[in-house]
Amino acid sequence: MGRGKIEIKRIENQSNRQVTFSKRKNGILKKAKEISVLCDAEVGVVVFSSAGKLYDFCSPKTSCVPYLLSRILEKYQTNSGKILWDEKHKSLSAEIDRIKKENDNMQIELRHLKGEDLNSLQPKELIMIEEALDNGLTSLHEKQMEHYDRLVKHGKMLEDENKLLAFKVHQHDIALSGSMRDLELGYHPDRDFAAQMPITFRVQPSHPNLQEDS
Amino acid sequence: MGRGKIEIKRIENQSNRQVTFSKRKNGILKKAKEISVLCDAEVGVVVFSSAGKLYDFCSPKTSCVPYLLSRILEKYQTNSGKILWDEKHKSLSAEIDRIKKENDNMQIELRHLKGEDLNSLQPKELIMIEEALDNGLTSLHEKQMEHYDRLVKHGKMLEDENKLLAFKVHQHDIALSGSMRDLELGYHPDRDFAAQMPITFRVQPSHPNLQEDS
DNA sequence: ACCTATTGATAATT
DNA sequence: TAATTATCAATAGGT
Repeated sequence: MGRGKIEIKRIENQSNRQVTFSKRKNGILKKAKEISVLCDAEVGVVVFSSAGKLYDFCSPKTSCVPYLLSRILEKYQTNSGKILWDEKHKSLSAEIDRIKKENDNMQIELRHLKGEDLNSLQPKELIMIEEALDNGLTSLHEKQMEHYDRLVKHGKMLEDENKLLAFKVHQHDIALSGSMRDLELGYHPDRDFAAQMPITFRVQPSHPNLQEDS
Repeated sequence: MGRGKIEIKRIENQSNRQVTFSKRKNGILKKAKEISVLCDAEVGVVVFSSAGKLYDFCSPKTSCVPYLLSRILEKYQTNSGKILWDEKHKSLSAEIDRIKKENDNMQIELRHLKGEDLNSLQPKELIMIEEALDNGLTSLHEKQMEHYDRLVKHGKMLEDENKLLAFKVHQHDIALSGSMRDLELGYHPDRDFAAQMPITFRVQPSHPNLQEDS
């Protein structure tokens, strides 16, 4: 179908080959579309240029796809399709093994730190674990100390605030009774306010910024 | 290209449709084969008749098959086909996730036992860790005590054995000098062997069955 | 299935 | 590259 008949064998001229590929590729894709419409058929076409570019066509209906797939997989079982799948499967399995091993090691370490399964260990290994435990306890105690200090500080502040509030209540009581006395005797209560307040009451009422919410 | 032009739309006549499908299907497969030969291209074609029969072509280099499949699956976005393919490594991925999570938890626990990352913990949690560490240390110290006892016992046995050997060497010396005297004076050395041996030397030389090889 | 008129595809050329 | 066109290939409809 052209200016001359051609033999079906590889076109050696690179340029001609490229042109022919482009034309025939379009032709196939067009025909695939046509048959899918005319005959209500499921068609899939994939064409790779020698440069590696992909062109494809797929008919829009999906009903037969699973069957199509199983057939294709069956047919090309021995080839790259299966191999690709196997590779993925293999890499996943390898990762599982790796993580499981990591897991086991950590589990052993954990049990050792908890004082379990010590029978198989050498005295030197026991000493190393002891050191780890000692270090852990040291850090832990530091942290507990911080918590303790913070609680104590917080408690002190609350105490101070309590005292201040108690003092204010006290003052209020005095003011009240003073007013009552004033009503009776004409006495003015504000004359020596500061002198009545103990030094420990002279703090700012404030709340420490605690990090905890428990 | 026939006795008359036809419109590209579904052929309603079942028989005509079947005939056209057969003809065009052969045409497409032929063209696919031709382009693969002429242009050295990778081509995959799958055609499903409305009766569900599959016809396909794939160029001899089959590396395109996985792409073909994935492209088809991608386009169809249908469940069944893709699920079949994915199901297996979905379960693998799930297992990986599960183990990774387990891993993370253990890692956190380990770090806590080693006194790291304690800032986020509450005082009560710190106390629980402290208890775990204390328990660990207790078990560890018991085990170390066992080792110590065994070493001491072993040392004692070695000492005893040493004494026995030393005594024997001593005896040997005496016997030697005795023999020499006998040569001179006719004296017999074996007359009171047991009386010369201190009570502490009368032990069985033996080696404890130590488990260690260090 | 086969036949063949006719259309469609495309190889060579521009 | 893209368009043209002469030629061959595919195939629609009839047998």
